Amino acid sequence: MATISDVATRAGVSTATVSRALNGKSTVDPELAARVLAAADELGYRPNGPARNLRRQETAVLALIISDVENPFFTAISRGVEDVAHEAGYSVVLCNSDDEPDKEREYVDVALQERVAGVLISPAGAGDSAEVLRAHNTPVVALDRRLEGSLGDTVLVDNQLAAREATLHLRAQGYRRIGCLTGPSGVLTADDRLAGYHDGLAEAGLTASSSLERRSEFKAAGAKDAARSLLTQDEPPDALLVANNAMAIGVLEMMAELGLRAGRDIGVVAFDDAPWATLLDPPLTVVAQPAYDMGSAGAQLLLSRIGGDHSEPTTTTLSAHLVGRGSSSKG
Amino acid sequence: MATISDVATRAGVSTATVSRALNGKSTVDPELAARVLAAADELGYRPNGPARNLRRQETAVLALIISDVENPFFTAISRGVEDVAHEAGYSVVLCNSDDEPDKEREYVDVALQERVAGVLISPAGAGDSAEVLRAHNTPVVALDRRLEGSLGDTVLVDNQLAAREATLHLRAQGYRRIGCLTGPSGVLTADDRLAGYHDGLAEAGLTASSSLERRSEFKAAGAKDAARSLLTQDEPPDALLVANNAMAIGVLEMMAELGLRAGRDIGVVAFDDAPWATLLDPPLTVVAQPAYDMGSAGAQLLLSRIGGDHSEPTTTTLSAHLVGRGSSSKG
DNA sequence: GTGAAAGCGCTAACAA
DNA sequence: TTGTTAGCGCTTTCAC
Repeated sequence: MATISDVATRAGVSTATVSRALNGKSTVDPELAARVLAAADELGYRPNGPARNLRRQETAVLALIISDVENPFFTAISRGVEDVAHEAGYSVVLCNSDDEPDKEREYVDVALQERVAGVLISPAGAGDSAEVLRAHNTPVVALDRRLEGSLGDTVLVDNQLAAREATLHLRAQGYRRIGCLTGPSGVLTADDRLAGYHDGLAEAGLTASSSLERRSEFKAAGAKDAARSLLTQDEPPDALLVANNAMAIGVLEMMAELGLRAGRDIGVVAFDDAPWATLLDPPLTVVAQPAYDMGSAGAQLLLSRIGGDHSEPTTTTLSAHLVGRGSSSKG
Repeated sequence: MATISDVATRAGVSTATVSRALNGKSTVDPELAARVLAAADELGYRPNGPARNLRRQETAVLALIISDVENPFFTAISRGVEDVAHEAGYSVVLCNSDDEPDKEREYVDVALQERVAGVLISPAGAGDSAEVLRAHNTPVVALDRRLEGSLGDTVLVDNQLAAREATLHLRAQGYRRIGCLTGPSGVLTADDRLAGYHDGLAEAGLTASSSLERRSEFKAAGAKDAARSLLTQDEPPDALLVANNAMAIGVLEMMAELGLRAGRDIGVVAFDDAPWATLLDPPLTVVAQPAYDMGSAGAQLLLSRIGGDHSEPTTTTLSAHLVGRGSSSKG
């Protein structure tokens, strides 16, 4: 592949001039610049990225470490990140941690090796993997979940408030034994949603009971089992707050198996909106999260850190909103 | 950040020995190796990726250029790619072309600059952007769609066969005016599915009619409009073959608006399975595509090209299978 | 405005 | 087995 000196030779100038002409840094004689451009074009020249990165001691690459590309919530985040990054001339490397701390560490190592300019991460469970990034002066932004310590900017959704609101909504719709199915203990979003549910119960004058609460992975399969145990007990709940979209699928599957209809038999509200939510009968009431905005806000914060902003780490809290549909209405 | 010579100094050896000890290439005295490892650990040393890549003239990175991370079909592909790549020690950079040739070119340029080891691409419309890759000796594998010319290995699904099968299935279920809603003209998958639909009609002894066919983007919004025009004409179809998942959402939305029930009023089969397909009433009959397998097969092919396999480009055709559910049954 | 030359951090001959 | 050294391709002083 053609190098900068091939271009220089062909244009009859020095490599320095080629570099200057191609990067538009310093001013170059228009005629020479034209010759350089022509030569580069004829040779199909592409600057060697690794060489440039080595010399410049920086790369225009961000790493985005999420738990699962197949989760629409995270793909929406990644869109937000990518749009902002792309706009600023940065590329984004997407990494799936599968919520496993080991895999997360591995990707953090890769990010460090490749000297990415910054990292956006939705940390898996007990993750101190961000510390090593900070130790090497790589800016980090946490998305959706908090980092241990306050090592970088954080962008969160106010899950607790949203869960409280959803619970009150169910109460207002006439449900009285409201249950909750949330994610694994120790995962911030799961715990916050449960806490908000408790807030809502208290405010509605309902008493919490562990028999109305279950935890499972943020996946359909686990949620289905949990829903069975919840719904087949002696005094089952008459409504359910479900902590994510995939879990909602498991819950609805189980309800179908048990012959229970959403809304009429069991009120249902789930986190995360989805294009198919309106196709269900009845349509699914959801808590819509601003996933795209989380991504774009996080990317913006990261870019400004990369740009040299050394002020105190910030926490941005975005709010989710309830979208009422038939699954939370008895009528 | 610590460099290889920091490690060398600390361990009291040369940089060459550090390199050898860390890469396990040549054999190093165990005692020295231990000293090197210790020194590297103490300094938190991470090899400088760009420097290594520059020196080695190669990177362990693949680029995957798809049209949309938010499309579950492509995320499944990306999982397949990533699992295989990761296993082999490669990283994957995901790029969204949004099916725009310009954006696709841009990413191809980036891939070239960064000297990625190879590229997997699901080419947008009329894409010659792969040619430039071949011109620079970067291996390319086409996924889901064919490349102009035969520039690299190709992994496809037999869409035509699958569409034919789906059409015959609808006929067997008693539908007689079967319509088809496919993607943009010029997109291989869209055209193949339409062709397969024609095959099926012919085989079932039904006559094709342009009044039963529509095209739109592979998105819900366009499909919804197309469905309206299809279903509100004088002699509307009594069944519909829909060319992808997102479009199916648009179609089902329109059917709901028109008060049409899937199965009983209009038989529906859509490409791409989805976890929510079984939650619909009636559940959606789909053509399930082996997306994960496409990704993993493509990655395997690419890796073997990177490894120096210069044999003739191959075409791998995977088959999709029909999953019959209630939306294609009158009962 | 332009060129010569140094050097980013690493690996791979080549010597010892 | 180990060290010395050259050089990957680029950008950036520093002279001119």
